[in-house]
Amino acid sequence: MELKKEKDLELEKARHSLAHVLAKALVSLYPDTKLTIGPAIEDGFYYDIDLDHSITPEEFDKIEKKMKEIINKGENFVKKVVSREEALELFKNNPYKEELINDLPLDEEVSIYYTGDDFFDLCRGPHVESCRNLQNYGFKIHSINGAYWRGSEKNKMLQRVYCYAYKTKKELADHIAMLEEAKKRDNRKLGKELKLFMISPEGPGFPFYLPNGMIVRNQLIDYWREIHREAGYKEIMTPIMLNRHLWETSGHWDHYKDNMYTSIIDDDTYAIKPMNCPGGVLVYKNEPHSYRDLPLRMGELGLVHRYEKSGELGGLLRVRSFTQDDAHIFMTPNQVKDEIKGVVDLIDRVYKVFGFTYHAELSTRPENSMGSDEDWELATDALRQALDELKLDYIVNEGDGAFYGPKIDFHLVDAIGRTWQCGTIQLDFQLPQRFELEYVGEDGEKHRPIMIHRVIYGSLDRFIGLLIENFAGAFPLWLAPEQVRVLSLTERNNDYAESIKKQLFNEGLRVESDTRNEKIGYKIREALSMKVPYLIIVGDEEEKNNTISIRGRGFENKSGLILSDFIDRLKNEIKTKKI
RNA sequence: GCUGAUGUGGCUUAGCAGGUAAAGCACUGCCUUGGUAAGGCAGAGAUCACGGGUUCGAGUCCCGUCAUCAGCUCCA
Repeated sequence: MELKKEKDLELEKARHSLAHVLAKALVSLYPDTKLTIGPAIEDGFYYDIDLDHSITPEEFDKIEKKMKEIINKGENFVKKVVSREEALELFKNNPYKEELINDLPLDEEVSIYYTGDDFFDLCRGPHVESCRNLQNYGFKIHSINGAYWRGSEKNKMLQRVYCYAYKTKKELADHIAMLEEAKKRDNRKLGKELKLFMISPEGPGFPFYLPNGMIVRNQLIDYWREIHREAGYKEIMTPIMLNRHLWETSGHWDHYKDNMYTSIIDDDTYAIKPMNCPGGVLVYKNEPHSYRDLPLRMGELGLVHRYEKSGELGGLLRVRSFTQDDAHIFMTPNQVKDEIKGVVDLIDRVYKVFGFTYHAELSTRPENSMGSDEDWELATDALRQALDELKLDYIVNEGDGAFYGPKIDFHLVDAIGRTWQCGTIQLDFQLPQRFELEYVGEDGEKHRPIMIHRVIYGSLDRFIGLLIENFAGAFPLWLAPEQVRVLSLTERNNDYAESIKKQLFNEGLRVESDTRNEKIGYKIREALSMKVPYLIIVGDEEEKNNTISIRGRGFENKSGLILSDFIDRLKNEIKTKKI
């Protein structure tokens, strides 16, 4: 079902009214301020202004104080409908407002809102009645950033003042506390602390995987291979560089050559692959196909490189080289819907294993796209039908599809609530045409297959980044880099500790021992801060009775356990991928 | 790429009227052999991101470069 976002209208109205209060404060403090727009957003509101003076965070207090002054005056918000000409006259010194007025549909009334006699702003409303209605609200200016006028990098960059706003001061405090808490799970911070990955200035956006991160990554890959084998996929690997001719044929050269890394070999230009699909297509073309081969599902863990602008990089969530858990499915037209459903189902299953909640988005035909209207309509309908038949909720992004076809994206949320595209299913009528792919049908004639591009994790790198944040670094046992640590109480118990480690190791568990000359509290502290799921603690007592004591997440101490029982328990927990 | 901020030993940070670097953790050694989140002592470790400039003197001021962070733009 197509979703429309639900809104708390009262809160939104108040936030927008507070944006006017902010505007009034800014104009009174900085008379040269040119106001543009100031909408309510997820956690408050912002106002974009054009002002030569760069506002600094030190000035936030002053602005907030001014806002409080304005609110405490208790002035009313008063609407006044004006003619287009009057409006243009009122805002004749503000080219932004003039542009907005001129862009209003001719049949729409133009209105301004007064806040007191000395301030008005172009606005369709609605607003709260009076500033008195805002007195209980908690708000806090939290950042000042650049933002392009009307969201286009061709336009002037304005200053955007961001402000949190909630119905009560308590709700505001809670929100701020939540963000503070969220910072602790940041993939960059935990990646460093838990020694999962690093990014070096020698390669901005090109992540290095450290031994711990490599274990998580390989576990994800093992799981991926297992479920894809079950779902009837074959796995291939295609070259990291291919010549320019290929990228011209695929259309990527035209659309993305500025974002591709190239090199010259024997006088021919080669590009490092930014996508795996042309490689997959060449594999398909390597031999003739019968309708009996279809659907043909070919997976590839493909390392791709894309030039992302420097300001767009961030931890593992936005990088310049990443591994897509890609697959291309070649099929007949009447297999399309089932294949899409199969993939959606696979994504849903996988995300549940990690305890992720997600939302889906359907993106339709963009402006600079290839292909006929009929193909696009057909492809978009197929995706929509699959979503509807699976009763999955989704939002629609008009014009947001890939240049070769519409897509369904699956988005996950990071620690501070930003959403990231991970899984995606893209229908493609273009590549099969451009590469003249064929199969022989039941009728003995040649037909053109339809192609799906799809990823489940999206990029392993981004997915790992989100996993780190989702679990706050405390991975479930099957993913944990170190699953068990054996701690000896005194040096007398070191041999016993080592023998236990050996037995766990021989059972295939990832186990380490800590036999250093340190107090047990110290060793425990260190193991817990590294988020090791299970600790085994052995002293004279355990050694005498040939038992172990354990400590894990959610419980402090269980003693007198038999090692083999514990091993069974661990194996079961790993097998079921318990979270 | 754009706007703004930041950049001090492995990590987290202090030092900001400019006078040649401070602490905790981690590390090494010694003492301690201790039952569930930090035992004690000692030691080693930094050309203060890089390159210029101002100054008798720069981690501290100015300019440039690089990187990081937030947001914008972009994301096949």
